[in-house]
Amino acid sequence: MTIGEIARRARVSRSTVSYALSGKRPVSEATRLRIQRVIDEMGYQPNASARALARGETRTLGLVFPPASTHYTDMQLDFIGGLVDAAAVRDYDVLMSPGGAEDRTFHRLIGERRVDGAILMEIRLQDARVDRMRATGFPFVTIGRTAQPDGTSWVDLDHGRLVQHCVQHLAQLGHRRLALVNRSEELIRAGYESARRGQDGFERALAEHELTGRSYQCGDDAASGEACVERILSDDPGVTGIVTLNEAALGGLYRGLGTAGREIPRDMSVTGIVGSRWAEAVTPALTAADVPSREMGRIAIDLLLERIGPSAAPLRHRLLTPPISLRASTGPAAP
Amino acid sequence: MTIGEIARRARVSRSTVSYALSGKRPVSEATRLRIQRVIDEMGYQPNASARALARGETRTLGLVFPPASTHYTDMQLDFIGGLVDAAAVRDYDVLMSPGGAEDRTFHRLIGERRVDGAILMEIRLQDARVDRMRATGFPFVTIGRTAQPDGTSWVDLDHGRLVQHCVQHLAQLGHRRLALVNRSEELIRAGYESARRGQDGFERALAEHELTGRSYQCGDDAASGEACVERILSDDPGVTGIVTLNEAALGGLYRGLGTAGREIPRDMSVTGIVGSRWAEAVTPALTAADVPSREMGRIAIDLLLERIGPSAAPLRHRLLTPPISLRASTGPAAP
DNA sequence: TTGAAAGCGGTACCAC
DNA sequence: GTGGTACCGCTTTCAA
Repeated sequence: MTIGEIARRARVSRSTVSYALSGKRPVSEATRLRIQRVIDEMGYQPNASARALARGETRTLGLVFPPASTHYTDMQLDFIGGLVDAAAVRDYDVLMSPGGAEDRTFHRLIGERRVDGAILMEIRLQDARVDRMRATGFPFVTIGRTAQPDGTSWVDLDHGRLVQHCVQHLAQLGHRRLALVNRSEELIRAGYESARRGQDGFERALAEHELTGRSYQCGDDAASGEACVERILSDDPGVTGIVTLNEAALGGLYRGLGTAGREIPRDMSVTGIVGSRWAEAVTPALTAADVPSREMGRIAIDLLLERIGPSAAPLRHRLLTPPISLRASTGPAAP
Repeated sequence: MTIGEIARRARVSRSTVSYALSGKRPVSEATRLRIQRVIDEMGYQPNASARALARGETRTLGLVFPPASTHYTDMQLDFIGGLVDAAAVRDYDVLMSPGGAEDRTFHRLIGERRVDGAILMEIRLQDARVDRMRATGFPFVTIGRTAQPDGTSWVDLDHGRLVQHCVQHLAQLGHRRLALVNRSEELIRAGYESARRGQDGFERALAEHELTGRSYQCGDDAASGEACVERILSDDPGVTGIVTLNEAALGGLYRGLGTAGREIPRDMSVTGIVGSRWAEAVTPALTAADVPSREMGRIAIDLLLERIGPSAAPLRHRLLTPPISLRASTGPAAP
């Protein structure tokens, strides 16, 4: 079923059908109705590829994220959900593209103009994908910000400040010896921004509150979390407060503490930056800064559409600092 | 940068450039090299929309899933990850489309021919989307199967059998009074197939082993899990075994049991069908049939590409029955 | 108010 | 081995 077919049956030209559909030119009520009848009868819908070619826009947005070496985290996945839903509301589809800057699929997305704009996840402080995108002038938004965040649109959590808040919370409860459970060594070495900025925030906060503490790298799974607790306690059995950036290791962290005979929050306070689903799944429920993943997805879409549209983009970025939700995993330090 | 531009610079016709790229017609080594040089210089990549229009295929697959009323479960999201990765390996992109049969985005995907084929998630026993797809003759694969599974391609977990295995496992440990923690009331009422077939399997298994038991509907979150435990124990304090289909409520289930003073597995054995990430996150780790979400994604892609390609599709469906991974949450019933 | 026709950027058939 | 050209299906300018 093509527009030509519709035109023939409605005894008008193809252009008239097109205009009847788009409304970009007045069409007499009589012919409009006649055309609409035929369209409904035939169940016609314009071909997206043809339209994209003619209009020069695809009404599709790209989501670029690194291939999952192991698993995606809940945060990432909720974020994707929020993003896709938000795009759908605005009549955009989302094309998923695993792959880094050198990747085939990345080339496909941008180079072949499969999408009108892109969202980049899992940003590193130095990020080749961002550099490439800037060079091409292609509209894009990042989740997370590079070391030079000006000149790009982004939405990000203020991991530095959030970790500081967590430390502050523990400090106010009287804890003096802390540990930070960060993401995996590879991610940190790769310059993964949330891990790096979280770590910086931890160190700053320790200095500020005159506390002692140490950072640990930890894989994104329960077993790593368990192992991490062992390291923490063997390095310094006097630790009474843990801040975690590692959602997927949380269950293991709890188990490790249980195995070591440390009860939460009596013997050990735990807090961190974690999606609410995980925070509420563990017992005792985790006092944490809840990651507003879905909202971040929505914001990313808004920022991107701003840059795609004809209007100048007034707001370029959003730095979020969600409050700490008090649950049950932190308590006063033993005197 | 268009193919015409490349042709001009390489002093050949557009068709020659096209053939040099596709290899569908021999091109002399000399001109091939000349063309390639220009292409590399200019960084040319063919426009996807134009190519899709000319070839009549988009090299894009659609993923249709209901909009997240609340959250996606881990299973769903891991599944998406596996699917996207598998598609990328085969040089396909994946277009995400939240929305049911009546939805705008569903129309867009199929009607506008944005994709060459589609994968439908969250299948119901009677599913309007499946009916529509079959009517259009559009290639598609479902995750989960309808009440009449013949004539469609699908990949599914054998929830009925898996629940039976879980019950059997508990029966062998001497448990006589069981409870099934299913998904939410809405989902079950909507005819959500895994929930329905799981429930059927539970009832069959109870009869087979001459056990008593009861099914519970439970929302996809920790709080619902906690509430569900209360209901179970107030209905029958003698229950010593729980089978759960509800991944997202698992943490709450554990907490509820803890609150009720039931220790796992001493006072209560728990098992079910759950992704390994969740199974390993809880303490004690859950003995469960691990949902192979990522692999299911891969299989779905394979099945779909089979149906899209020119070759006849030999295999139409895959019913998976992963083994129960023994962990730490089940034990013998008290004598 | 409507129609004809020239694009959009490729592909592939028909010639030579 | 290569060039010319008619498509693919839709949008939009130009003309009537």
